[in-house]
Amino acid sequence: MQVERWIVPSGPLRLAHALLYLRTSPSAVLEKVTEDACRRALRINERAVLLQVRQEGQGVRVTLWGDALDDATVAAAEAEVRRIFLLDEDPGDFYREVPLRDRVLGRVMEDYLWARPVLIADPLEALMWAIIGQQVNVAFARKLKARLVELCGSVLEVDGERYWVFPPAWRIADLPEDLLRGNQFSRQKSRYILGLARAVASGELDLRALGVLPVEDAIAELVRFLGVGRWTAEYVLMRGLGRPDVIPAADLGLRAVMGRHYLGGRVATEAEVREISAAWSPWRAWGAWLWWLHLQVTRGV
DNA sequence: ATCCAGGCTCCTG
DNA sequence: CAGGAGCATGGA
Repeated sequence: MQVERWIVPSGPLRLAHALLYLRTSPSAVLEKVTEDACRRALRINERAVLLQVRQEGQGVRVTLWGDALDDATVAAAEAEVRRIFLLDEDPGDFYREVPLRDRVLGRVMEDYLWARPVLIADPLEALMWAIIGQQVNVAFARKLKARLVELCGSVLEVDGERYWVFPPAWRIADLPEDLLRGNQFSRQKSRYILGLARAVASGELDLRALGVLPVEDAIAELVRFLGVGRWTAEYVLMRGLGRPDVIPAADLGLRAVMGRHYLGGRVATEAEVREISAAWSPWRAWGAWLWWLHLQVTRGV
């Protein structure tokens, strides 16, 4: 069964930049991105749904595939697309104001005009990715993420194509630690992943609830859990929950790319990233995302 | 080989 | 409470 929906976003839209980000992002393991569209499967209302987004004119054409797509599921899927691609945010103010405050970022923004950050589709997925990505190179992190999905995720098949669905927390929590260890997860990563998956599955950690807390409170809540430091908390708030004014300032990629552009080549410190990014408020996550996009596209040049 | 990677915890002084 | 060692596993 296939259903189509049409979404009119707030403000100007340039979905191509989001697709470019997804094509080059190490975290985008489950997305299948073509020239002008992106597909991925998502669990919505307890069932697997394949979503495709494509820009048509100034709107987004959403196509859904799945069994028994009732109205509620279709509506929920549409809401997910709006959330993931920030379609209810108007990028206008960001692109008008920030270049006046930061000419360096302003120049980069010209290359990606009207780009909106793309979220990692599932907040749990963002958390798991952040843990997996700690202190390992992103190529390897990508491998680990794919393996986690293959160990306990499910597959949705549409027109002969297979799409992985990211597992719910309880499925991750049920993984034997030895299985993770045997799949190149370090002992500490295995423990962090299992501990966090259990916390989410039991309700002790409610990720979506962090979306409405004051940022510092949300960070404080997250770092209570073993394996979650400030970088991870900020990363999850930004990439998983779409908080617009958080920046993982300790991020090595950010420190490197910002050091190149603001500091003559040396790697910026976390404090320097915080100082520079203060000018982007209240859109610090947007600025960070653009630098990541630029970093990915230029592959570090 | 050697260095380092989209950090975190724990232990010093 | 700032700083650093130790960590665990692959890539380049």
